[in-house]
Amino acid sequence: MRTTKQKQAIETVFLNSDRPLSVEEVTERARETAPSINTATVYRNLKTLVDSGILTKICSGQAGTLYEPNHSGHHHHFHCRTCGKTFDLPGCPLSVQPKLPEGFTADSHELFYYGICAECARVGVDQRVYPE
Amino acid sequence: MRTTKQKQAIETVFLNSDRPLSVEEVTERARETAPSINTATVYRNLKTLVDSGILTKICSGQAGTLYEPNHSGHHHHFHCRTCGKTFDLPGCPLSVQPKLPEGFTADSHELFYYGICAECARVGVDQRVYPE
DNA sequence: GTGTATGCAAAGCTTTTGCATAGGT
DNA sequence: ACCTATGCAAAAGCTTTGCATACAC
Repeated sequence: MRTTKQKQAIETVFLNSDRPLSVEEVTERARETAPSINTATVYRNLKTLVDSGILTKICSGQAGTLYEPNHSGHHHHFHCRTCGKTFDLPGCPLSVQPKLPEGFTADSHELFYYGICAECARVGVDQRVYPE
Repeated sequence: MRTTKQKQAIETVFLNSDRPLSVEEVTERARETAPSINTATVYRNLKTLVDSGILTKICSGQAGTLYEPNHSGHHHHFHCRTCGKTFDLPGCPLSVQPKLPEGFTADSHELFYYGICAECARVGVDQRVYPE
């Protein structure tokens, strides 16, 4: 595995982010360091990083597909309907062994909250739907 | 809004299903009644039914995009990694007011469990990944 | 007869893949 | 010098849209 400017740019993007990012966000931010970086390269690197356990891919109906570092432990997410950003929530409100129908066994779960984040509530731009 | 064979076929599909269905499943089953039905028609009708509150669209990273009748009340879903089917789970293990960071307000949430369903556990086809 | 819903085909998006080559080792 | 990772372009899903026409009313 070779050290390229593109690969380093992508890793830096995640080091400098405190929330999960979309492919588009990753590409935009990576271009600040590696201006020529191509979408295909971003996808290829994200896939490699997920396969090697460095990143995790998360997905919800409203938040879409996002990537985040895998080191943060078990936690869940909050998607703001106003600014469209997704945030990490510390901890997990669920018991390890949920009540499931007879014979069903769960080994993992994914939980998304939807609502308004602190920043959007403060600014009061209720009418705004998604960034800028 | 006109009553067409295609529209009725789609509604019947959901009346006869006990679990959320993918667009592909809806199309296949609707063709049993309306053989000529087209994918575009399926999408258009699903959109209309969702907009009018009859269906709900759900989505997760592993289960993909699914539709189900909206009358079932608040509940969550279980996705079987072996057969690929998604099932309804009765009830909700979460409190209405979760602990969120200062200033955040949630109005809804979405929860997916992942694991093995009763049927797949019984049959023991652990190696199988997705139907048939 | 009028006008909406459908089928078909084309086009949008997002993501993946083939291939030549730039660049890391 | 070798060979991997990149850029570009094409292609492969999935979903939406334009347009002529079938068909519900």
